[in-house]
Parts: sequence; structure tokens; C-alpha cells
Amino acid sequence: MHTPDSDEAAEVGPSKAAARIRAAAVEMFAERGYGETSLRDITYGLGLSPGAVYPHYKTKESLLYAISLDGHTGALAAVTDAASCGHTAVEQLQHAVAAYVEWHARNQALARVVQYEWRSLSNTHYRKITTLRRRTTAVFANIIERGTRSGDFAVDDVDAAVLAISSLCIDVSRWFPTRRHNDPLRLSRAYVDLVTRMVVGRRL
Amino acid sequence: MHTPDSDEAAEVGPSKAAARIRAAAVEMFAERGYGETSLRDITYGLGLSPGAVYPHYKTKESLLYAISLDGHTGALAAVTDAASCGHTAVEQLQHAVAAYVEWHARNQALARVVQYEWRSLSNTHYRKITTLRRRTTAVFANIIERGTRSGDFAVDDVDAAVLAISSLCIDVSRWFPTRRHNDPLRLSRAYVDLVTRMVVGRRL
Amino acid sequence: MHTPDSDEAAEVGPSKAAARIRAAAVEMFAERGYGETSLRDITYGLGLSPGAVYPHYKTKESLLYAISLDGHTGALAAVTDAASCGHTAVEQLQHAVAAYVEWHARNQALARVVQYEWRSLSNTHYRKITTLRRRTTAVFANIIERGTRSGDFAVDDVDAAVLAISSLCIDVSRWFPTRRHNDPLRLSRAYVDLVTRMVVGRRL
Amino acid sequence: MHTPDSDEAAEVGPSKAAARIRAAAVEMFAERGYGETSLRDITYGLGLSPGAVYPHYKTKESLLYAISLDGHTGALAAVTDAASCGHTAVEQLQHAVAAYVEWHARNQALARVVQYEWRSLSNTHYRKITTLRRRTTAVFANIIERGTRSGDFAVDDVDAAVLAISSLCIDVSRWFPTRRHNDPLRLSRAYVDLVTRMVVGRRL
DNA sequence: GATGAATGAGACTTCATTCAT
DNA sequence: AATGAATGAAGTCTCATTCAT
Repeated sequence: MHTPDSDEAAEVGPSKAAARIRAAAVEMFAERGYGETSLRDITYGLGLSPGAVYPHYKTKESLLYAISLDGHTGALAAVTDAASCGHTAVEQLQHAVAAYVEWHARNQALARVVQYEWRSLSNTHYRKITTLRRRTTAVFANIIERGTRSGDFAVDDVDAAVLAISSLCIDVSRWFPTRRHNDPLRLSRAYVDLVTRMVVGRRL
Repeated sequence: MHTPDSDEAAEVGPSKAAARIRAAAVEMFAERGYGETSLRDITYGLGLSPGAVYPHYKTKESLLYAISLDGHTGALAAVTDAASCGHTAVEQLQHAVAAYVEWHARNQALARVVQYEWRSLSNTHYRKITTLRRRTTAVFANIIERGTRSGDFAVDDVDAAVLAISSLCIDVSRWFPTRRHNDPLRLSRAYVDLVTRMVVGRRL
Repeated sequence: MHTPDSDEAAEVGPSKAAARIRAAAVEMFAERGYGETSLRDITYGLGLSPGAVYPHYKTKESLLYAISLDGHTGALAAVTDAASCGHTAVEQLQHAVAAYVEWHARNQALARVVQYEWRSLSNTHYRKITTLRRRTTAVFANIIERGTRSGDFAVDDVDAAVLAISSLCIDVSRWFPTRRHNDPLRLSRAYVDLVTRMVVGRRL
Repeated sequence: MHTPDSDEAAEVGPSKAAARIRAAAVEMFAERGYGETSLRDITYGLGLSPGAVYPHYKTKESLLYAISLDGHTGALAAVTDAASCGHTAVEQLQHAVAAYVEWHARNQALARVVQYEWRSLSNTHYRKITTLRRRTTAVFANIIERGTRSGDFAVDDVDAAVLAISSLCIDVSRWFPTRRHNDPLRLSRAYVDLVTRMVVGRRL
């Protein structure tokens, strides 16, 4: 289970106005990118002036950090919680992939910021986020490793499999939704299927 | 087969200086993003002044377009050429995936710009690039459809499979290289394996 | 009678800082021309940075428009008000010419911008200003026409007379003041005399 | 009669290409103003590159000077020649006004540059041009003074009359042609009439 | 005589940020 | 908590001008 410590909560920005600003920023950052979004862009639709951001976030970058922290924390929680619901490696993998895909589909804008605007963070914040990313990847790596050792999975290159599975899930945020695929649940089922075939079963 | 028409060459910028500027821009756009890269950033390392771009590219955006056009054309050519070298659907898919993965790994910077800086194009240029992207996706879609109809592939959702395979390849440009995976050829082999298992063989 | 509507006030820029910027711009535009005056030129003497214009005027051109609108409105009001004070055509013409000459002499810088920097306006603004110019010319045309029909004036070519009278007044802003002519009132009396002779009395 | 000394000819730029450039510049300067016209604007329509100006004119300003010199010289010659064809003050004035009006109408673009772009000259060139302008004004001043002393003219304020007559003629270049007035000869006749009435005959 | 690449200055404009209100 | 004015830095782009070719 995920319990945010008070530091994190403080950094995300607790007030109602802060939340509105954050939400608007997520949409804009996702659509245009951090560098191409101005504070004016963010505040305009809220009926606020650009300066209204500063009582809530110290800088534009710290707004990105709040979003990043929020997003990465949520994604990690989703994956961790899901994985803990399975008993076998297969079950765990399937739950984790389903959760990760769904998270990227259901929170497409947030996910896009999390996955693609990351580089615009300051060094300090970048490093803090890196930890969360590693922990997320580790969830998948652990499952694949365990399943491979146990013989449940037939994987030649554990690393490559982890990369491939992560890519599959992460990349959802780049294109979702499509005319044909706009149902997060249906997509996650299809992807769980594909991932399972990728790692389970006989060598070719 | 790929035959570059002379128009394309003109739009990409044929002179030597234009090529140097384009190369520098690719690296910068890949590293920081289009919006966060200034013409100064691009020209400084070349010993040029920012204005030196303008004899070669009408605007910063048209420089991005030249890069995008070049990159998309190359990627499409790589995939098309590779697919045409296989006879069975399995062979074609394997060749195409290998080529696409390798292209993203070997031209990582260019690929990143192609896949992630696309949105900064003007409407007109955006539409022109969209055509090339659709043609690239179509190569994979055609192979999967054909293989599925012929029974070579066991795919429940053709669309999802095409998305997943594309994602796998495209996302390479986001993270490549890693300490463990920095050999394009080894990566492409591993990914061809994973993709093959995803689509070939019996239902689970 | 002249009643400024609130829209105009808004477009001209109502705040104190806006008025100072406008005043400085009038002097500069009059002296060097719009194209040769930079925002730095305008703001330097005010102790402001060039960007300080933007809270008040959206673009440099809109600053020119504000000045143009202000100036044309004022000139039209001056002429209209003056003409309405006369009963006979002769009186009306004399009042109107006196007012127009005086306006160009007393507001020489503004008048110069109004008469000579006009062409630098955007198409939309150009058209709006054109309306005011036509209304100003129409005041003179109406008087001359009426006076000619009534026999008060002996004018062969109404159009030419209107052009000549307008030219006389407008051109004041090009040269005023001179060492010998720096008193707006004295000038206007002399010009009223000349204009009166031009149109009144027997054929030559 | 007017005979250009060789210095002037050299400064105007004698070659064929120089003349083409000068002609294009006249049109552009007249339409947009010196400060808003670039060398590219001037050379584009000629199929030349901006640098092609430099074999012929040392700077953009010297191109304006060549035009100004040419124009002022021509205008002065026209007025001087015309005045010399009359015997009485009335005749001289009428000839001079006719010539000056016609010159501004027939050479509208050149005249506009001469009358309104003058201020963009360098100090040295500005002073040289000033001499020509004074000589032109002097032609009118001399006629009016002589005619007033002889009793041919009834003018209260010689200075004002000279200013008014000059204005009438000069301002033609600002608006000519109009839908109704596009015949230089007809205009000059109408204006000669108006000017004559202005100065001839009984006091009012 | 002319070009195309390049420069260096400077233009307008945007923007994150500050601060008095 | 929020605004509007303002700043200073920076961005894209233009332009007169130079120079090798």
C-alpha cells in the first residue's frame, strides 16, 4: 500500500488552487511540452494571472517537479499494489502489466509528462525522481527474474524482457487513445496477453 | 524500395553547412527538446552565429521539419526495404522489426527527434509527416494482417499487436543505450525473439 | 460635437504609464518615423525597459494605432466642432480651416504621426483610420459644395479646392514651426485669409 | 538651364544597373519609407541579391542620397526653368507653380522620397540637400516679393504665402493620384488658378 | 559585377520572476 | 491569495554590410 509522507504532500501543493494549477499544467505540459508551455498558458484558462502560480509553487520547474513526483508516486503505487495481489510470477506479472498499462491509459496526460518531460527537472529533483523510476522498473525486474529462475518464464535475456515490457506500457501514454483503442481495460487485457506470450512457454 | 526525389533533398537542405547545422540540431533537439534548444545552442559548437542558420533554413521550425523529413524518410525506407527481403509473414515481420529496432538504436538522437519532437511542427509540415508515419505503421499492419489470415500468426487483436510492436521499436529511442544494452544488433535480435513469440504459435 | 466612446479610450490605453509611453512615442515617431524608432528609443527616456510597453500595448504597431486613433479623433473633433460654430459657408470654412491649421501647429508632433506614419498600420487598423480621415475631408467637402451651390464661393473644381485646402492645413505639420512662423494663431489667420481668397469672389 | 556637374553625376550612379536599382528603390522608399525598406525588398524584384547594391552604392544611405540629389536637382531645375519663361511676376508665379505641381504629380514616387525621406540622410548629405531646398523655396519667395513690391500681388504676409504655395505643391506627392484627379496637367491648371487668386487682386 | 554565406548589431517579443498593492 | 506593472534575460529573426569566389 502507498502512504505519502508529509514531505511529498507539501511538495505537491496541498491547497485547492494549487491543485487546479497543477491539473491545468499537466494538460498543457502533456500537449505542448514543458519548454513550450508558459505560465500564462497554464493560468489563462483558469482566469488567473501568471503570478498567481507563485504563492503555490516556487518556480515553474517546481511545478513540474510536483507533477512528476505525484505521477511517479502514483504509477509506482499502482504497480506495486497490483503485483502484491498475485501469488505466482505469472499472476504478478499480469497484474503489474495490467495496472501499468491502465495507469498510462487512464492518466494519459499525467503519464506523458511523467515519461517525457522528466529531463527538464533540476539536477536535484531529477535524482529524486530517478529513485522512483528505478523502483518501478525493479518491480518488473524482480518478477521476471524470479519467474525465470523458477522456470515459469522462458526468457533468454531478462534485461531485454524488462525493457520491452516497460516500453510497451510506457509508450501507451504517447499515443493513447486511438480511434480503435480508447478503452483502457480492453487495451490492458490485450497487452497482458501479448506480454504473457512473450515470456511464458516453450522456446521457439 | 526507396528513391529519394529531388524535392525532398531540397527541403532537407543540401549544402555542407546545412548538413552540419542539421547534425548539431539533431543532437540538441534529442537531448533537450525542440522548445528548450535555442539557435545559439545549435550554432555555438559549430563556431557560427545564430543568424548563420537562415541562409540554410527559413525558420527554426523548418530546420526541425528538414530533420523530421530526413528521419521519417529514412526509417520508412529501412522498414520497407527490410520487409521486402522476407517471403513468409514471419520472415517479413522479423526483418522489419530488426530493421526498425536497429534504426532507432543506431540513429538514437535522430529517432528521438522524429518520435518526440514531431508535435512542434507547423500544421502543414505536421500533415506531411503524418503521411510518412502512416505508411510506416502500414508496413507492420499489412504483415500482421496477412500472417493472421494465413494462420501463421495467432493474434486476437491485430490493432493491439501492431501498436505493441511499434511501441517496442519506437520506445528504444527513448532509453537506448543502457549500460547492459548498447549493441543495436544484440538488442534487435532479442526484440525479434520477443515479438515473434508475441504473435506466433498457439493461443495461450 | 465630439463624444468619445469608451471603446476608443480602451484602445488608446487609459493608464498613466500608457499615456507617458504614448507621449514619448509621439515625439519619436514624429522625429524619426515609425520604422526608425525602436521601443528602446521610446522607453529609454522614461527610465523603462523595452518590455514595459507590453502590459499597455500588445505590439509596437498597436501603439502607433492608439496614437493614430487619438490623433485622428482629435483632429476630426476640432474641425467638426469649429465648423458647427459658423452659419454661412464662408464662416464655416473659415472656422474649420482655422481649427485644422491650429490643430496641426499646436499638436505638430502628433499631427506628423497622424499624417505621415499612417501607412505603417496593419490592414485592419488602416481601414479603421481611413474612416476617420474620410469624415474629416467630408467636412470641408460639404462646406465647399454648399457654398458653391449657394453662390458664396466661386469654385471651378470643388474637388481640387478641397484637396488644396486640406493640403495647406496638413502640410503645416511637416514644417511647423519656422523661425518666422511659430505662432499657431497668427499662422491660422494668415491661412484663413489665403483660403478665403482662393474660393470667394469673382472669377479671375 | 540645368547642367549637372560631374560630381553629382558620379554620386547618382551612372551605370545601367545602378539606374535600375535606383528606380526600384524610389518605388519602395515612396511606398513604405526608407526605414521600412530593406535592400532585399529593393533587389528582389530585379532578380538581384542584396549585395549587388554595393558595387554601385557604398551604403543604403548613399542610395537614398543619390535619389534625393537627383530628385531635388530635377525639381529645382523644373521650377527655375519654368520661372525663367515668364516676364511679369504673375506669369512667373503661374509657370513656377504649374511646373512644381506637375513635377510632383508626374514624379510622384520620387517626389515623395524627396519630400518625406529626407530626414534619414546623414548629416553631411542632409546639409547638401538643404541647400537645394532653400534654392527652390527662394525661387517662389523672390517672385512673391517682387510681385508684392510691384503691386501685382496683394499679399499681407509674404512668408505665409510662400509657405502656403510650397505646401500646396509639395503635398501633391502625398496623395496623387486620386480617382478624380489623376491628370497632372489638369491638376496643375486648377492649382495655378487657386494660387493666382490667393495672391492676386484686391484685399478682402 | 554579382552571389551566397556569414556576421554583429539590433529589432520585436516572450517569459519567468519580483514586488507593491 | 492574487494582480498588474515591470524587469532582465533570452529567443527568433532581420538587416546592412563584408568577403571569398
